[in-house]
Amino acid sequence: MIKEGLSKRDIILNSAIKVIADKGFFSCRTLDISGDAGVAYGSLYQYFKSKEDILLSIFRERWGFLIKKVEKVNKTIPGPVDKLKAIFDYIFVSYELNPELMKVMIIDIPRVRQFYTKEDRKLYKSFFMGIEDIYKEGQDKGVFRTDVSPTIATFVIYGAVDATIRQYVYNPDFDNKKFPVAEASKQIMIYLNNGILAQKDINQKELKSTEAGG
Amino acid sequence: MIKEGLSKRDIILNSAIKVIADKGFFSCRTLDISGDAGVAYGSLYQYFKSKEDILLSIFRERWGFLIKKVEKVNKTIPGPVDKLKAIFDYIFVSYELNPELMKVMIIDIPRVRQFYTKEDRKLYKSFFMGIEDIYKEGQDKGVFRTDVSPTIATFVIYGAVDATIRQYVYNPDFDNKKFPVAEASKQIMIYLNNGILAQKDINQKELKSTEAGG
Amino acid sequence: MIKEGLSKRDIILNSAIKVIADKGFFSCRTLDISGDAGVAYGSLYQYFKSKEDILLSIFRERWGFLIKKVEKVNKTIPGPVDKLKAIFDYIFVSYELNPELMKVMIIDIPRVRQFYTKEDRKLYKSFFMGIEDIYKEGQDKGVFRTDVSPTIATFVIYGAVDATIRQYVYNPDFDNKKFPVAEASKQIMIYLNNGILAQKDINQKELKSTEAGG
Amino acid sequence: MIKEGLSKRDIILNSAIKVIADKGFFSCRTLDISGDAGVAYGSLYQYFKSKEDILLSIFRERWGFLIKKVEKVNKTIPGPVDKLKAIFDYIFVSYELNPELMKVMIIDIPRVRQFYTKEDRKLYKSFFMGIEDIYKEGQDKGVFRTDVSPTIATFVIYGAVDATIRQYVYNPDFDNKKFPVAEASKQIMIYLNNGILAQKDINQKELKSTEAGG
DNA sequence: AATGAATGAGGTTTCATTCAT
DNA sequence: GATGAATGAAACCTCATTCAT
Repeated sequence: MIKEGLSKRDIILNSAIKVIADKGFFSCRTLDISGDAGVAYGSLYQYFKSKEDILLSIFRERWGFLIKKVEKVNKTIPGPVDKLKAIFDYIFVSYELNPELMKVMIIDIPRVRQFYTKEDRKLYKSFFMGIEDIYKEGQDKGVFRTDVSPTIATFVIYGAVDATIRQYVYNPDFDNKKFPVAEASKQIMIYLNNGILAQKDINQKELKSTEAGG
Repeated sequence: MIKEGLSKRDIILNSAIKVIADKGFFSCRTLDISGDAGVAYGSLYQYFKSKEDILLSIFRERWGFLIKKVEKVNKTIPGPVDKLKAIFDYIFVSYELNPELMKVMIIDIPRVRQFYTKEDRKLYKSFFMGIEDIYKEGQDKGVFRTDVSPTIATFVIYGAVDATIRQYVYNPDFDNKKFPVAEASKQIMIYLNNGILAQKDINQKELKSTEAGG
Repeated sequence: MIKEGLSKRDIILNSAIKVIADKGFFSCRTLDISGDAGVAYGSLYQYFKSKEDILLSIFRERWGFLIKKVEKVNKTIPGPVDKLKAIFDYIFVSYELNPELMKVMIIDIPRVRQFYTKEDRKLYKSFFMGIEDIYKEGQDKGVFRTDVSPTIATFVIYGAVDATIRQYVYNPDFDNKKFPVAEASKQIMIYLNNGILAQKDINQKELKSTEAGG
Repeated sequence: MIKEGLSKRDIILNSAIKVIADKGFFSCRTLDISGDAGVAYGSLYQYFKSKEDILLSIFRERWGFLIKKVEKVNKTIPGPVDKLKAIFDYIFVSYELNPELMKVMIIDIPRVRQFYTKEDRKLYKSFFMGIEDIYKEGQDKGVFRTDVSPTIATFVIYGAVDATIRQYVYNPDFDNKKFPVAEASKQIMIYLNNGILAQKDINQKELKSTEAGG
């Protein structure tokens, strides 16, 4: 599907996202990509070294947006709670805008061997480091709990988003009308912030009785 | 690697787990599996219809353990909090005992098209349903919060485990000495139970200022 | 399908005829044969050297009937015209009794490479030689035309039978209700006879005698 | 064996005819075909969907010649006797020019399962229908006998040609010096004609006029 | 730069045959 | 003799990549 105003390279990359999201990286053929892009097979190799290079290019060029978002959020938004919420919303909104890209990012890229180069790992990690930094900031400010390591916390946060988005992508039984993206995002945020336990009430009671007794 | 006391079918299945965990389903060859199992390629096809059938058999036969664990936990352990913890521990211990199986379960199986049959999905789902039931029980007993849907809660819980285990599996930068499985499991539990927010302190402050202002 | 009173060898051979007739020699598997016969795969190799040996055994043991029929006909039936008719009828009746055997004989056997051994060719040929001999006898007796070589005549005769039977076997459009075997046989005979007979002479004689008698 | 002036597709098809004629469809490998054609195996699959598709393409594209010949004969040649003779000669000459093609047509194509599609059967039949029409025309004109159905007559005619050509192709004992193609063709014609022709009447007329003139 | 026919390594799978039980 | 699990050669076909045009 050729679109005006995009470089041929980007046209190919967009088609690759579409096709890989649909069939998976290993099950899709370069022919499918060139076909969808409306270019000759050979053209793929004018812009990319190999099939894997296409996938990695998707990562390198699109993952950056996330990193930048995290950076921007870090600068412009004050509290760590709101920072996390902003990133969260960004991811979910990104999914709504381009579910295929998110699918490729979440499902396909981390499963390709060649992805695990130093360079790519560094880029990949820097997203997680961004979240970790926010968490640390929260700990320093006394807002986030200190008995959970920022590393683990990051994976819990990331895992929550990842697993949920994967339902939209893969789970035909998932009721995405009952859980529009915004609703899911909101509930996850509540959960992550407050935990599973119906604490507040409990805590308040506890606190009161404690104070009363103190 | 032939082991005494196992059926040839199980020998093949174990080798498949090992090889698929190592190279990934699409990148490994049937020859690799038969080679590791110490049998002729032909033998694979005496026990399995195809390469995909091997993968799906891994799922069908091993995912059942998880389901059974969840069922058993439901029966034998009283409170929902402890139930979740038991399942958690089981998954992490399972991972320690057989990280390759967990890797295949988490990474490879959900990527294969044929996996998405009614039958398989049902089996897959029943694990999540089990967790969901525990969460519902917790809500009914007033232990778990009611402003997060059990469905979403389940994905948050599952995602936390999944993402963390994936670090052990894939992330060469992940410091698994600093986070032995037991430690990771414990911290995740804390997080999921109590949330990210250093609530107690916050609550105390809030309460105090509230009380002070009241 | 095991039948009492038959040797295991014959059971296998009968199943082979059935299965080969159905799928063709190359497309059927030894497994199909042993399965139909109700014996273990291995048993095939107790009685036959190879898959091809089974096919050739069918030929060697069943083609003999035809040879014997030709021999018997030669001895017991007087005129060449009636001899040919007797063989003809025998072939068509044989087809009706055991179309699968005829199918294998006509279609499969002549197409297997190893069939072309001296031994087998000799056996194969002896049927045609039998027909050729009848034709020669007819020529000597002035009943069959002399401007067609017995060799060619034999192929015309054989070809007529072969092509017609093949319609029953293969041609789904062939109307075998309109042409029951007996009817087809009769018409072919008429056709062949009235070419086979040295009519002019006969006619001339007939005409003369008729005219003489008129 | 690459030949100039032919499309690669035709080069492959010609090699396929050669190789299949030599080894038989089931016993030849795609590698043999590509090897003979002097192209890479992969190229076979640029032009044909599968090995079977190659065989069927031979049929579809070459059987048409026969059909066209029959049609042309029907238009340009007046009497039914001469029409049959013309087709006859064409088949035998075709055999002389390209015995391998005839072999594949007669031996291999009717053995392949996929051949039996509506489309292919229709094409296959249309050759026989052409002969049948000629026979009917002969009957209407009082030249061919009416006590043999055109359907059966067609198979006798076809069988005669088929069985004879098969001798050239398969029978190492067949003396093709004693029976050059032209001679075989002539004799078969004589044989078939003198069955095909409603001779008695003709002969009687001829005889009468001859006698009258004598 | 663009094309797409050509390439051929390499994959999965089949199945005739063997052989230990 | 009977069995059927085990074997592995060999087949077909795919598809990422090249390269002449």
